[in-house]
Amino acid sequence: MKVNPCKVSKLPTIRRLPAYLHLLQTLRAEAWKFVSTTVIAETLELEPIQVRKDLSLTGIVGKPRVGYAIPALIDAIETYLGWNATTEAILVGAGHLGTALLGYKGFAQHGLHVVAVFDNDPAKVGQKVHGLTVLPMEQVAELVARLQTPVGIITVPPHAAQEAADTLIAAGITGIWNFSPVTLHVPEGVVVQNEDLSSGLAVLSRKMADPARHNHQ
Amino acid sequence: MKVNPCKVSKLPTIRRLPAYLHLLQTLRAEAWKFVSTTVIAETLELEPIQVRKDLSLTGIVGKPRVGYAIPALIDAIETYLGWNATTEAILVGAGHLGTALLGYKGFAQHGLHVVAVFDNDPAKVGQKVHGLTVLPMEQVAELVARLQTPVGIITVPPHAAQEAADTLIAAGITGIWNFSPVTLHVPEGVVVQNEDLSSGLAVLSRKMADPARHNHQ
DNA sequence: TAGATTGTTAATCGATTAACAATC
DNA sequence: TAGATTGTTAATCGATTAACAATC
Repeated sequence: MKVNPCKVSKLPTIRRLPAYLHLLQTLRAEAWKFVSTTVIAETLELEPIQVRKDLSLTGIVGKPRVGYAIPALIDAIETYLGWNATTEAILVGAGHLGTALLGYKGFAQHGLHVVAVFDNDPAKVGQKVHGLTVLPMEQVAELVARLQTPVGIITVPPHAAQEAADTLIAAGITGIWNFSPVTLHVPEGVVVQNEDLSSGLAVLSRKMADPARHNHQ
Repeated sequence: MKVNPCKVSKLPTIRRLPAYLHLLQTLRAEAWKFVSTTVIAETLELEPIQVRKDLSLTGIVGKPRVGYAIPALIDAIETYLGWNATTEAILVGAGHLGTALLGYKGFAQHGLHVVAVFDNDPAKVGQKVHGLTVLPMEQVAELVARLQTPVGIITVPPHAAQEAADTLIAAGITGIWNFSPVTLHVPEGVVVQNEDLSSGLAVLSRKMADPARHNHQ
């Protein structure tokens, strides 16, 4: 029995917003001024009505017969997602995935700025990864307290994930982006977003196994 | 107006199966023999009834008062996902993310085996990445034809994604795991699974912006 | 046996889609 | 103006949750 006090979810819509944003930025770069949901839907293989419903969540209004002003729409989505301000984050786990995420330029576009990397492997501590020196886990508390970093990214092996989360939360982190395949148990007020790649692989595997190949992306 | 010929989706369930699998493997390593949906639900922060509905998709049946036999359940999920057989894949785009995915040991557990890496950057061609030599894109066709590789992983920059997909499809690839933030246009019969990280970041951003912090993972 | 647990059938909830009036 | 497009209200669809009989 789960009591959901306020029913603001709209999760599927939120997941689609970055795709709209990316397309709009491409169109803006091509000097487009307006775009209709018909065009957006065709490009992203969605239904026009769904695009309109999605965009309305950001509060934007369009012009009948013309569509939406692209710069205003970009601004509305970025504001809604909070991506026009910088959010500082720390990353825990300087393995392959952690290193890749650090090197990924795309995050900056979404306002995410990784300011420090931690690992509890002495062999990794002190090494440079994409311009950042790997710090020992003992320094998490001091750094988060000093910089008031809100977000922690967890890219450690599964067995170390809960402990990493505990350390982050104790230090004052309130949002965790969890790339490990374990469910983190966190106190109220701490937000967790799971990004386990095996979910996606499971979907791909099933779609391919299905004799009737429908390519609903 | 979209006509869906057969309505086999169950996507949310399929997304959760890897989490069940991971937990079950942990329990098995701890010498557990049986597990109830009550225990699974508590660990994964789900509802017992949802766990039962999900597991029933794989065809497994449990024993009242006892739960499910762990080895049989693991086997049922792996079979359902096709993860007990090896699937060969090639990867296009030897950048940060591509390199990280190659180094990620987890895929082997899910039966995914990357047999070749491609890139159209001459500076990258010929270099070794996690034991594989980066090949030029011109060799995709020959290799896929020879090895009959079913899956292609796309980790190229956005502007190169559609062309990469076209090359893969022309070579005979029928499943694409797309890590770029663009919607790939593919012919019928080709399956695409999008794995754009910015969707997850969008959800995290909104959850954190929300004054009422509900941590529904 | 008693009672925990499964699995089915029905109810609820939320997301998607359809219909259509309003707009420029 | 005519007609493409928006945005609202209603209908449909699928997923989650609830109720409860069956089981060992």
